[in-house]
Amino acid sequence: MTKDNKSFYVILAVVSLEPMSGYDIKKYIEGSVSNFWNISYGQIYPTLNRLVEIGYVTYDVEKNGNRPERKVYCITENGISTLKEWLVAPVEEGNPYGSELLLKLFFGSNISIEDNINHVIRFRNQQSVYLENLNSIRDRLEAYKEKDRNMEYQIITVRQGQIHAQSKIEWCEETINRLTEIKKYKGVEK
Amino acid sequence: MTKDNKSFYVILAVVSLEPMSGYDIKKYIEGSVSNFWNISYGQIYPTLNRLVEIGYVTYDVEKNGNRPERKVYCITENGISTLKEWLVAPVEEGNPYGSELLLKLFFGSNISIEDNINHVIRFRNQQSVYLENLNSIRDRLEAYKEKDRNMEYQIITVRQGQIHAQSKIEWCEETINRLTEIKKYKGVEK
DNA sequence: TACTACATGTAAACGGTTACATGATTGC
DNA sequence: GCAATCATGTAACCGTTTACATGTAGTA
Repeated sequence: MTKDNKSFYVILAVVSLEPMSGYDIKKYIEGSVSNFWNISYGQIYPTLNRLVEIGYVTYDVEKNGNRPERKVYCITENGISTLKEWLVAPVEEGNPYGSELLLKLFFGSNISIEDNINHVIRFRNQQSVYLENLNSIRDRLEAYKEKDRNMEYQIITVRQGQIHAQSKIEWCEETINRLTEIKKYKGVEK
Repeated sequence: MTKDNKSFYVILAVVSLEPMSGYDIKKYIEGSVSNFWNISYGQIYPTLNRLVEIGYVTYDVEKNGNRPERKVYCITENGISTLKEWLVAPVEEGNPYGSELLLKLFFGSNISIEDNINHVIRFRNQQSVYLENLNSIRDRLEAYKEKDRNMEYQIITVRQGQIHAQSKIEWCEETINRLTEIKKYKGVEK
């Protein structure tokens, strides 16, 4: 509930795709965003109850003869607007791995392409600053290397950060291009 | 205590560098591994107490006149051997970000270069399998793209995974070279 | 026969952060 | 005078995982 509980919004976003049970939500997440996000039943079921309480989702009980009952959850208007609010809200800084950005992009078709592009631009800028920081750290370590051989182990981890940040920036550029392409296409379509 | 509590081992590893207080440990972590690992006092102080109980560290109270007292912790023989055991133990799979590997490498000078190289080789192999998996997922999505335009958002997140995995593999290659270089140098030295 | 898939849920434990309490010293 | 640094610690809370409980249906 605490404003930046990602699992809360992920569940809401998955249910928004189509009415689903808790079991289905787990399956869906495993087959889509599990690359950068995961969830357990211990989170799903209590969260669904909370979502019902707040009025972001409703549910119908589906009785399938002698097979177990399913509670099929469906997002409400209220739920949709809350989801969109979260999707457009800027990604909190200091999320190095960027999983929040990826989650928002995965469900990006719910908001405008511009909003998605802005997320990526912001992230790229953060990464640039971060990379420059690592560059200077590396230079410093490299200078000390002659005095202390064990510095190599430190350099290894800093190099990981550099390569990592560089690859993220590359991905950002590609993604921005990809999204602006869609924007052009959508423009022609209408 | 639960065998794979990383913070527990990080604190132990930092204290192994030189006798330090809880406050120093925090400072040290902020200035070194904070790139991929962080910690709060709420973890440090209780963990230090536990480390004393188990006998992995001891401490002396340092009185500096009217400045606050410092508890300076020092690793024991028992602590050192436990730390080394952790450092050589293979990194648990399914750690996508690889922070455990980075931690072990950062403190890699405590164990043999071969052990460090093996960690990296194992990680690289895991990443290769993972990358091939993502490649086939992407091919599948790309095929569906013509039918469903929103597939682009899914492709974006998969692309991130691909680029990410590729960069990790590159870093692994570089790191393996770096470490084998040190190995050669050490060989000549002796 | 045994395992997997379907299906919902809870309780305990764990790892971690945040906020609080306390108080001296140093530098702007 | 105020903020930052030094220094230790606790309690509450949060998000998450794991283990458990319960039971049916289909498949190897």
